[in-house]
Amino acid sequence: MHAAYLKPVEPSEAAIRLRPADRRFGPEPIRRRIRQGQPLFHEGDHAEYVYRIVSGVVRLTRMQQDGRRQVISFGFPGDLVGLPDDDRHTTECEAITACDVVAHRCPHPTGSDRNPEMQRFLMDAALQEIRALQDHFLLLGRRLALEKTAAFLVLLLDRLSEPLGKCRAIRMPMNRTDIADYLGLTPETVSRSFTELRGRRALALDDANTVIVLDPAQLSAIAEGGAEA
Amino acid sequence: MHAAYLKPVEPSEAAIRLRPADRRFGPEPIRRRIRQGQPLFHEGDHAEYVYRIVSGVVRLTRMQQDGRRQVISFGFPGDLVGLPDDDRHTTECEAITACDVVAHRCPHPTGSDRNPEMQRFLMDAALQEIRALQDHFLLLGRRLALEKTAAFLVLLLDRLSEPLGKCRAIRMPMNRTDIADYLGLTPETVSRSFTELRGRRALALDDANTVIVLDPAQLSAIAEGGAEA
DNA sequence: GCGGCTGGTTACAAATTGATACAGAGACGA
DNA sequence: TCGTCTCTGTATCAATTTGTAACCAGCCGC
Repeated sequence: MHAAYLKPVEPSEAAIRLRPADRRFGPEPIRRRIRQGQPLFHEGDHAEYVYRIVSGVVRLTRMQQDGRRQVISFGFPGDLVGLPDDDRHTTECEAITACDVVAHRCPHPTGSDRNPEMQRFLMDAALQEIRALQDHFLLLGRRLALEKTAAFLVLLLDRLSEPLGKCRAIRMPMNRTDIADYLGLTPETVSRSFTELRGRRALALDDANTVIVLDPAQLSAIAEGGAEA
Repeated sequence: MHAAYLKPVEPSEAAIRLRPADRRFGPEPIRRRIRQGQPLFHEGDHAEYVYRIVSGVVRLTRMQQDGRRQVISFGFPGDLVGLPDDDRHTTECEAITACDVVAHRCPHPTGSDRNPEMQRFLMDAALQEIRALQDHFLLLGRRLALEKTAAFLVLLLDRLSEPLGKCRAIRMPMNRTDIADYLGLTPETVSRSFTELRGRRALALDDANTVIVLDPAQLSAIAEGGAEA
């Protein structure tokens, strides 16, 4: 099978443009293009900017002392990443595709800078972030690897899918190890889960990174605990 | 063994008092006493207040459609709980001990209310909450049940322990099911992990809810991946 | 005191996941 | 075009966790 019939994952048409909300406060938002594999910031860095993802996908991770890695979240277009705590970034952040971002200077979000628009903007983003992290807990807390994987795909279906004939297709920019570290599994188990979902005709794999969702209802059912069926 | 030698878990001496930060903004903080087992709010409730825990412990949970429950976090004295998203609470919140709380009216934290002190206060709390949730991910992502359990106890040691002779003791207000739903395990596995930690002389169980930490260094080592030793 | 109820612990079997090894596909540069 | 490298998929085996059930202790009401 080939991916030739699918649109490219790079949203090349999505011009780099400021959202209305990005114009409202200063000093001056800075557009940046990040190449694939390049870091936006590191854990512990002084937090000079927060970033809105315009196009592309970033990966937010925390490292353990023993070398294990936890993927905290993925940043998709529209997301704001890099909210600091105590003026420092709390995660690593790396572009897993080429990205266009808008960098907003972030002068002490809890400090004396009294730009109400900026405050409201950051607060809004923080509260949404909290809810998103809580949602991620429901993912990690699921029992079976198959349920976690299905729930992850339901998430991607919402954020990152494109129509393809009567179905929807997901071009996944993250590799199996990223998914495993996001779900608390090993890459092998993720691979097994994809194979199982393909066997159940819930999806097809056009290539390793291209999921065609054949039966979204079944996928949701598995994600919500009906894996034994 | 008996718990007679330990101080009571209810901090009866800790008078209900406003923290300095609680005085700075209005309209008027309201002191409330919550009885054990009573809810502070439910998921989806209109978020009228945020609550600072003065004494006692609350449990924040999200329910799944299939009836499974995820414990998102526990609220200990000093914590602020109830930050809304889109003006609604995003979790259930229940007092697992009797609690004293200070309720702050929370008029549209992202809205037009322009109380800078309140804004800063909420922003600070939100950023700390994000970091705490990220820390929880590292807990859930750990491989072994023994590591998760040890890491959980290290957390409690920091937030909820009292001196007891040369050691420290933890009076745990949550039951095994709460811990299991927090760590993504079953209650049986949590119980087995406690037994294993007792067998390694890392801790003693004065009763089921009273942990005496005998070897905090070993506990930390297990929590950080040295479970096989 | 008795019986039921709840929560915790333990034992054993079953299921799931992790570890290890290896083969195949694709990307990349020489 | 050929190696080499990385990533993915698969198989096998070992380790861990879960499910199930039983048992125990404490608590409460009768």
